[in-house]
Amino acid sequence: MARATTASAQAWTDAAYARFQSGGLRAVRVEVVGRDLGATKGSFYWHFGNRQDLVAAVMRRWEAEQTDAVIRAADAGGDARGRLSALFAAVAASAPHRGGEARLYVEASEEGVGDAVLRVSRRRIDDLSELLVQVGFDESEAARRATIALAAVIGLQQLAVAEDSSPGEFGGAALTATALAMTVSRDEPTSRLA
Amino acid sequence: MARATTASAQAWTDAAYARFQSGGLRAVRVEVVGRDLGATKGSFYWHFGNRQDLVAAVMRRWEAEQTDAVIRAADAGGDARGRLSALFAAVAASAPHRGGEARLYVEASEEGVGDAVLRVSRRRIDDLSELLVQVGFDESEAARRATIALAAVIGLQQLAVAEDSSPGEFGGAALTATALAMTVSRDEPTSRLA
DNA sequence: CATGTTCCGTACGCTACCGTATGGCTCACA
DNA sequence: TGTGAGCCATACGGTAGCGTACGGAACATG
Repeated sequence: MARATTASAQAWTDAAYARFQSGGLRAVRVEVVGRDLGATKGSFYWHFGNRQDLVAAVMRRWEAEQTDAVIRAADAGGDARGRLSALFAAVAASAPHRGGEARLYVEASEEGVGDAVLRVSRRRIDDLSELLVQVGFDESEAARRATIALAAVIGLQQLAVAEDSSPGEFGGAALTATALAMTVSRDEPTSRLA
Repeated sequence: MARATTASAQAWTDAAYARFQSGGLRAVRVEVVGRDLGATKGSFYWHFGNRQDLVAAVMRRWEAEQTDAVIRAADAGGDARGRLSALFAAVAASAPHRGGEARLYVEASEEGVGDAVLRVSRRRIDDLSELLVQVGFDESEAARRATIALAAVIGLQQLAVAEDSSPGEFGGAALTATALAMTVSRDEPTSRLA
């Protein structure tokens, strides 16, 4: 049986995923992951064809986890507004654990896995969009607002990474609340001030 | 006169900046920039101490240009609302030319130039924040909204990069208009739907 | 014309990667 | 017990970077 999913292949993927989470795809180096594992390239190239296969495995796992997370977020009971605030809170809470994802948008195209990133992004937009429709926005406005909201989350990640893991000027709960408010609020009819 | 700013040093910085604009700091490689220039490392290491010096020069230039851009944007006449929409439109229009900046947030910490990125980010937030105050928000709310708005712009850049320079699902004018609306709109008093 | 300074090309060493070749260990099983 | 398959370590070749050593060209200037 050639190159089945043996325990070792799984171990390689696990270790690679750990590297990815902290340093992005760029940190998924076969010799480095091998050292984490106490193994050498001899093992790696028996289980995988090349580094791209490992990166692809990492991305499959990432996509699956993100999909699961979305499903769990949608499972949270309550009305649409409650689900919205729960979703924003969950995103804010999980921000520190997504250092790898911050690097993903740029790396995706270079590593040839841009499609997975786009699928996950569109899925996130679609799910958020659906909630916004339930709150009263029409489809296209909801889609636009969902896109902007996702972009805001991604941008905050970027700023946090640039800050280099300091306390977190860009990670507070107040920002999350503001982002939610901006996402669900409509223009007020009478504009104050010119 | 040791290592003055000769024409060649300027040429190295120019060529490095061009590389940065298209491929980020990661694309600023001594030998590659040298090839662009028809020169070799012998020249480089006469004018610069090491690669970090070149990266620092690129960042100085980037920071100066961004500051200039902010000043020009503020110069645009009109009331606060007009300046806001002009600002959003200008940002959207310049998006295609900022492929290097998209990579900057992640690279900044790795290359040790995170401070420049943070200065520019804070400056952008401050300027936008001031406009939002003029439109009627209190200081802290304006600051939060400005942060989210900047994050949204950054996030759209990230999504566009992940898309790998395809037509541009994340670059339309409709999104820009929505982002502006979300930034300046307050909660409507009566919430429709539960 | 001699000499020193400025500037730069070439050659080298070093590290970190990827991928390949090859030999050898271990275990199932005939 | 012998043998083949599965698994892996070691060693090697190759590329892309950074930084250094060194020699030499060009030019000014005494």
